[in-house]
Amino acid sequence: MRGHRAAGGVVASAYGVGVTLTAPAHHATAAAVVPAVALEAHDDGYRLTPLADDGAADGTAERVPAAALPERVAGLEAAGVRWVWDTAAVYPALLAAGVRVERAHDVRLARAILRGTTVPLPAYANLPRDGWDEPSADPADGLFALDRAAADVSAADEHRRQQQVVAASPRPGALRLLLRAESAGALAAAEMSAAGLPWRADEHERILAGLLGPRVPSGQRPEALEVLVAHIREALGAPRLNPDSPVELVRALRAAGLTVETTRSSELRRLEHPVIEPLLSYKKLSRLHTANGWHWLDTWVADGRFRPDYVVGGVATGRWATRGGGALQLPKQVRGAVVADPGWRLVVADAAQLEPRVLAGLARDRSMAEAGRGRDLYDGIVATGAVADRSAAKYGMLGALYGATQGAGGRLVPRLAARFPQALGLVEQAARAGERGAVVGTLLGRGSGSPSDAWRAAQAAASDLDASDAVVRRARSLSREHGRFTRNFVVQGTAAEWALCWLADLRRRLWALGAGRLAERPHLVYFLHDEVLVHTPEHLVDEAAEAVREAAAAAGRLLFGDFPVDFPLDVAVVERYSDAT
DNA sequence: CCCAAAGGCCAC
DNA sequence: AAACGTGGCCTTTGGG
Repeated sequence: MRGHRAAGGVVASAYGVGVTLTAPAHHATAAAVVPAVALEAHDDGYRLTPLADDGAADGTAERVPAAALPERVAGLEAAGVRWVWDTAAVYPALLAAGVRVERAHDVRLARAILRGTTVPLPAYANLPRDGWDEPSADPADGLFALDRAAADVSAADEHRRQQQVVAASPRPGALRLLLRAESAGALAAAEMSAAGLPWRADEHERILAGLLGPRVPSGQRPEALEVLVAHIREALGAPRLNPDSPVELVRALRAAGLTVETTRSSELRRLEHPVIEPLLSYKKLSRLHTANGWHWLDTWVADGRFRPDYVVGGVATGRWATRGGGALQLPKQVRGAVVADPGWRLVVADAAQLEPRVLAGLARDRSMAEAGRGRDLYDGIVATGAVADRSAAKYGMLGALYGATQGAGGRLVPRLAARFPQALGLVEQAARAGERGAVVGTLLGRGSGSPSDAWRAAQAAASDLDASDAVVRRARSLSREHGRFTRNFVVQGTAAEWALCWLADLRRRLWALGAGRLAERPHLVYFLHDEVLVHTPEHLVDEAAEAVREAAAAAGRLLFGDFPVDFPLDVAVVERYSDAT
């Protein structure tokens, strides 16, 4: 096993792959000297608890009726306060009342991170489960989750405990940064839901009518799909075929003499037959109709806004998930409906080749960082002579990040490994750790979690001398599968940390650009892993675009210090989302 | 009637 | 192009 050398020292497996023993100095952030106030539901209203510097409640808790909360919070906020709370449970109501806050510590999200971190936290190891381990409040459930948490341990007490275990840990700087970024992300998520993504229902209707025909009642096939179904049935000689049924469809394809294993478009595309073209068109349009058609529009768009419900930290790697509306899978087909308000513009920015760049920083691979300096990273890899063209560089890198063994991607990985041993070695090491069942960590210490009991049982069964071939094969397959997960985890998870830092810095910069309420200033309206949309008054587009770039550079410095890895953005200022590349 | 798995496809 | 990571959500299908 090749050690991963970094500024701080050599990696130790107990700390997770890619994590240095001594925290790099640039993670040693100074604690903000801002008074903290814990806020949580209490009886019919809320309880506000001022916290001393050491996190202890100072004994002057205040009870505030729900109706009076926004005004009280706004008053304290004006004086400068860090809120200690469950953002998803409390902040939406404040935003609805027009109150935006600058800083928060999300006790529930912090609990989840500290539960799973690869940084040793002895004092947290045997903590019994309580309400803070429960998932975020579903908006439909009101304050139920918050009440549950409050019944166990107060936000003030849990916050104090979190501060103490972090301070006593070997990597307080990294963990503080991670918790700050996660908490700021929670603020940004609530703010984006409140502001909503500008969505023109009339434009969406126009797109649907152009592709599907006139609107039809739900449960009915639009005209364009009816026509395609007729062609498909005719071409297959199957007058009653339902093309939405994979079972019926594969049977009909075989009856027509086509050798198919599945009905996947990628498989069908390789075949020559009159049914293929109408069938592929049908699949594409049927997907649009069912996933983002009129029903979706009626359900998810109101008052010219689509309001996704983001689930911060909803993915094991630290990426966000969403609940309802499929907000992270908006097909390119309908992005023409995302249109800035009159007099406003959209700044669309995405981080170019984010994951390989993050890997370069994580592994402190100077060759890979150099390949991406001031240019497209994949072009830079081609320039080293490692591979023939950009496409090979891209699929080879993605193959390395995903654990490809077959196909073009898999074949290219060894060439990249020879050229960039540091970077490729790190993901390889993460994969080996995962195959053994070890926990790996991101740069800031988010942990990948232990494999399930079933996984361990399968490995144990395979180690038995009498184990059958099938049992051994199954265990190896599960082992490699988990290795692919941990391989990807270290990179995807650290990329998510970069994106959180970007978002956190950006929301503050945007706020400072304007005046008035959140929706009157340049503000975030959408976030998609490595991409943001900012809605901004036209006269501030240049400042907003600059803020997006400066925030990206700041995120790079925050995570990687002076290690020379670039995080360039593709930035477009447009009226319509579909006009950005 | 509800529910979960399977097949499929959308995003990164 | 393929099938190699993270997800959500749609329809079909088959079970209770």
